[in-house]
Amino acid sequence: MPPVPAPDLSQTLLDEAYAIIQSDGLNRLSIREVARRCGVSHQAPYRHYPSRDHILAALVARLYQEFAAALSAVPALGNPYAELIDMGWRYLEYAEANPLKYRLMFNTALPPAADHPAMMDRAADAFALLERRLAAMPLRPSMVIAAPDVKGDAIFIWSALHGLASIQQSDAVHALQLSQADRVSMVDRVFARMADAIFPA
Amino acid sequence: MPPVPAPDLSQTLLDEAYAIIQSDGLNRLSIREVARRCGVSHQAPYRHYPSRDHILAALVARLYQEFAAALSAVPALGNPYAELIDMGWRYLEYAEANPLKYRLMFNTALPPAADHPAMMDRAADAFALLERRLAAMPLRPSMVIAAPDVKGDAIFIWSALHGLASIQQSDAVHALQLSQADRVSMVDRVFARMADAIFPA
DNA sequence: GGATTTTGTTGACAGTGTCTACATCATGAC
DNA sequence: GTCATGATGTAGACACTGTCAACAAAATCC
Repeated sequence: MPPVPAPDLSQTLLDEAYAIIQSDGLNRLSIREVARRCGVSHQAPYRHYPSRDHILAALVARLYQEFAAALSAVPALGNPYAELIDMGWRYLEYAEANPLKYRLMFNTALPPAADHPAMMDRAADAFALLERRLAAMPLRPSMVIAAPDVKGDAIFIWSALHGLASIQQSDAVHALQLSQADRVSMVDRVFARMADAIFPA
Repeated sequence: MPPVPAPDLSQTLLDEAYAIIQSDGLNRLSIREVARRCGVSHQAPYRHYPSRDHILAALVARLYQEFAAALSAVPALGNPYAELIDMGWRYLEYAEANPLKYRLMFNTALPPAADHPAMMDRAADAFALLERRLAAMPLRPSMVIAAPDVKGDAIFIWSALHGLASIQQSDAVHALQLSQADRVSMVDRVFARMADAIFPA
């Protein structure tokens, strides 16, 4: 019999932590409950993470990696514009299909970032994807004359996508009683503005 | 001597709750600490709020009111366009001047909105301000022919502002090492897109 | 006045994060 | 082989938390 790979408690802890958040909410997340679901003592998690916040930070870092993977799974369409728009759709689709994960990354009370540099590194990786894709874009003439501002464009796009995703998820959407058609046209509108900003009319 | 107005413990609790979040962070917020700082027993808060989450929800509702007041303090410039831009600046200025409050409203793990309708009502009030201001706008010709979509425009603007404010505050800005000049031009860029979307070129 | 509601207090309970001390167990030097 | 060493898991303790129940005082209403 081949040796069974080690159960790798450090990853199982993150799996169970996410399961708890999913079923009982973030404020019910506790080290002891995670340990209980993993079938270990209440102190075992401390061998892998120095505090409760570090478990959460590690989970969020893993979510950023998954998110980045979803964004970068763009087929090579041969058309930079189409590829950018495709990435935008993936962004919004991911946020809509995984509202809890999206909120955990962007909309939740994260532990202080300064204390968890690895978490922010994974976040920066996700942003770098967008920036790289933009850098590969053909520039419109006015931008060649003026200084091209890839970073500024990336922030504009990220800002629009993030704002849109956040609002789509927020309960404000229910309060505003937007129909499904409203929500779709909302996306179209923002995408059109995005395109106008980057490409000549 | 005029009668001293009642200390109004219910409001003092919120004051102290905010002070705790400010000094020690959100996860250090506890009913008992709030009570301690107010000089009352650990059960007194329960006479005013049925749970810890209700205190937080009441605090957030009060923040929304303050935010709406900051937004609506726009002088009558007689120029709807200028007034809208002014409101946008106030939005970003508020978010930059009060990052903690902004995060508490939009970027934090709020108690489930369904359990705290009053909190969401105050949020909807703030959004309605923007919507009303847009409704007062002169429409551009193409919009008169097509159906005007005030709500869609409001969401676009809100989305762009919120995305921008979130990113400005997020630690990602530090990770990206944006200069102050970058941040200012970032705002200009988004405002220009906003204006393009609402007004004819 | 007296009854009743509001507001606050004290005590208790289970659950939590995290510290310290101890047990197990693989690994590698000798 | 033996044995020290580090990694991993366990058990117990402490102060702290949210919240329930029972009680006291004070404001309010008839």
